[in-house]
Order: sequence, then structure tokens, then C-alpha cells
Amino acid sequence: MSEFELKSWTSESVTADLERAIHEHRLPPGTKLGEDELGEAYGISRTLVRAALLALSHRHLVTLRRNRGAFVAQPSVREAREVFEARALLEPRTAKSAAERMTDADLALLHTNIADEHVALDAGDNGRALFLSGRFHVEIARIADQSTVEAFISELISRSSLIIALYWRRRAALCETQAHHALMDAFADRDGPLAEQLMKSHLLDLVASLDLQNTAQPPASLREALNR
Amino acid sequence: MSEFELKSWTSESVTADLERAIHEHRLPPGTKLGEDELGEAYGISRTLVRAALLALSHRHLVTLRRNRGAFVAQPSVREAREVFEARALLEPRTAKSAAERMTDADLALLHTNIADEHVALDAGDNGRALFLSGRFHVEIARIADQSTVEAFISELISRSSLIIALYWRRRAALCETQAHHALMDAFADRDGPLAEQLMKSHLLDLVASLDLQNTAQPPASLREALNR
DNA sequence: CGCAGCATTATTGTATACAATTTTGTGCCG
DNA sequence: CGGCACAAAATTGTATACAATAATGCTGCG
Repeated sequence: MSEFELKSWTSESVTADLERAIHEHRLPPGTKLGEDELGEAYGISRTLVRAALLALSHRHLVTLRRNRGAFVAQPSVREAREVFEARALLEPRTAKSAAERMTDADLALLHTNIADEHVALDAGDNGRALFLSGRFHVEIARIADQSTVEAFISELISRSSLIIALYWRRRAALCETQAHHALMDAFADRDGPLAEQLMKSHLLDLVASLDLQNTAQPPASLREALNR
Repeated sequence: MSEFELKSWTSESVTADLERAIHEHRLPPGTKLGEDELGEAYGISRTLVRAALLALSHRHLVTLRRNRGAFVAQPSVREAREVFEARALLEPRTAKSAAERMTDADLALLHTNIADEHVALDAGDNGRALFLSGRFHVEIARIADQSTVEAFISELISRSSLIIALYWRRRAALCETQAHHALMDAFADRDGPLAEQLMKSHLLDLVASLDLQNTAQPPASLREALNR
């Protein structure tokens, strides 16, 4: 390892890097994000670290507790439900629009995305697979040519990753790739209504695969102390 | 006026204060928001001003241009359309949920909100009337008990205020109060489907009242230079 | 008189210093 | 030995200093 810094980080790129780390579960919910610690890690001052943490808190990926610091967010059961209800409002219609606007280049890109996900899965890199799985949804919004909705979905996807980390029921491999394949078929046929229906079902399946029965979440602060 | 500061502003309260000023058109689109200027106005350092501007930029109410400063956002025609498409995805269903959960206290609150709007309108305070008109929509999301969707709608409402400032066709009084009254009737009857339909129509009417034909927006930077 | 190039000024970008608060550690007393 | 009070350390909150960049104005030449 070189003594010199290889990259000059900006506030935005640090935000993106942290978001990806959270999305990939390299930074699990509850992890303390110390300002000095991060500043040293990226070779920047606390000023820029704080800007990044502020940005992440606005996306509900990080919780800022006054005079206590920043922590990777731990969505409550309530919040988990709300996130998926919001996704249910936004994504099916967006999938419909995407199907109707889909170009061959878009199709190829989505295919590549799914292929990469399988590669990551086979390599045992579940974090990367989860990230790519989320990217699939964001790409659909991009293809629908709705950048405003895309931004909302992008946030909801990242928050969903935290929810999965906390409430995912099975430890087995992600079985949702089937749903994505089915969506691909609808996209290939430019079948908007089918894509809408498939996305709706997909989201319902996702919620069903979560354990959202608990009214309280005991693992929250305890886990944090034990795992670190 | 006292020489002493009456309130100690925090980053959050400054953000809220600026957002309201933007929402009420006291700070029109394109207005330069100088850091020193704001810092002096609120009696805080640039550190906190920057945190507030960063927060507002994340809500797309302020545009940050590197090394040039912060400006009240000037949504493009494209963005304007997208904002209302996003609202069309979120608000009708939310209105339906709200109607089904509506308590008498909620109804009373909405009534008060509308009454206040009329008072502001009669007093010629169009900015306040516009703000209250937006609050009506946000309150509905709150009543629907969906804080995640509420946050999205809140942002979209504020952005809509900028859109209205730029693209509002008639200069006459806001004629949308009728739509809100109709919604109130549906709410009073706890008629979810009707509320959903009325909200959908209301949003369509709103878009129709805008002039979104222009492909380019010449008044953007020119206006800024002339008006200031 | 007009414009190019440079110096000056103003504003933002980043780092650092200091203050405030919380957390942690220690010792005394019951 | 346990618990409370106080002190020390660590961390965040805010302000300020300095650096970098862009905007402005001036001067001299054509």
C-alpha cells in the first residue's frame, strides 16, 4: 500500500461510497460512524465527513443523534412497512412506463445487470448481489425517464437494504431473481400492464419474505454493542 | 428593534425558515443565497448556513453551483412535469387512505387550515395562502399515517410552489379552493374512492393551469439579473 | 474608443481551533 | 463490595482562518 492518497475524495463521492457500503451490508445497521474515524479513512477533514453524513441522514440511511454521533439507521417495523407501501405506490406504474419505453439497449443493460448479480451470488458476495438487485429497480425508473421518481425509488431501495438486513427471514440465497427474470420477459415484450402486475406481485413477495410481526425490535442497540 | 438576538437559530430551524420563505415566494426562483448574507441575517456562522443550504439542495429547493453559490431552484419544464407525475402516483391513493382513517379532530384541523387560507387570501397575502394550500396536501398524508410518503409529498409540494412561481398562467386568485372543499366533503363522508378520484382530478387541474409548453425557459438567468 | 490581459475583490471550499456535551474512569463514602 | 460524585477523556457542535476559485475592475495597447 502506498503512503500517498490514491484518490481525492469529495463530499459527494464519500456519500456515494458510504451509501454503497451500507447498501452492501458492509456497514450493518447500528454501526457507529465516527467523524474522526471516517475523516482519517478517507483522508479528509470532518467538515466533508459531516456533509456526507448529513446527506445520508436526509436519505434516512444514517441517524444523527445530537452530541452522540452518526449511526447506520435501524428502520423500525413501522418504517419498514411504510417503505414498502411507498414502493408499491411508485414502482408498478413506473415499471409499466419503462416497459413501454424500453429500447434494446435498455434491455441489454438490464440483462447485464442480472448476469452480474448471478456472478456475485456464485462468488458468495451477497452484499454485491443485493446491491445489484437494487440497481435493477433503479434502472427501471431511469428507463421510465422519470428522474424525480427515480430519486425517490433509489432512496427507498437503499432503505430496503437496511430493512432486509434487520428483518430478512431466510438466510438462504436471494430467491427473487426469478421475479426479475419474469419482469425481463414482460419488458422484452414491451408488455406494460404485465410489467406493472409483476412488479406489484414482486413487492408483495418481498414484504412477505420479511419478519415484520415484532412490535418492538430488541436486537437494535444490543446488537450494536455486541457485534462491534 | 432590540439590539440583542431574540432567537437562537439551529441548522434545522434555519432550513425550515428558508423553506417557508421559498414556499411563500418571498424568495423567488433564482434568488442568490449568499452564505455571509444569510449568516448575518440569522446571526450564525457560515457553517450552519451551509448545512441548511445543503439540506435544501437535497430537497431540490436550492441549486448549488460549485464555487458560485446557492440559488433558489428554477425547475425546468421537464422537472415540473415529473413533479406532478410523481404527485399523481402518490397523492390519490394517500387521499383514499386518509379518508378511511379520518377522525373528527382531523376534519376540524383541515377545516381550520382552509379557513386560514381564506383569511390570508382576503388579506392579500398570496404567499401565505399558497403555503397553507400546500399544507392541506401534506396534512392529508399525515392523516393517512404514512410518514414516509408524507416526506416525499412534502418535498413535492414545496417544489410545486417553485413551479407555480415560474409557470402559473393566471395572475388571478387561487381558484383551487373549490377542489379542496370538494375533498373535504368526501373526507366528511369517509368516502375513500371519491377522495382518490377528486385528488386525481385536482392534480390534473393544477397541471392544466400551468404553462408548460415552452421547451426552453429564457426568463431563467435573465430574470435573476434584472429583478435583483 | 474597444478589447485583451492582469490585478483586485468577493465568494465559496476546506481545514483547523475552540467550546459544549456526553461518555468513561476513578476514588471516596456508606 | 456497591453506588454516587466528581474528574478526565473522547466526541460532537460551532466558529473562524486560510486556500482556491470565480467575478470584477483597471490599465495599457492597438
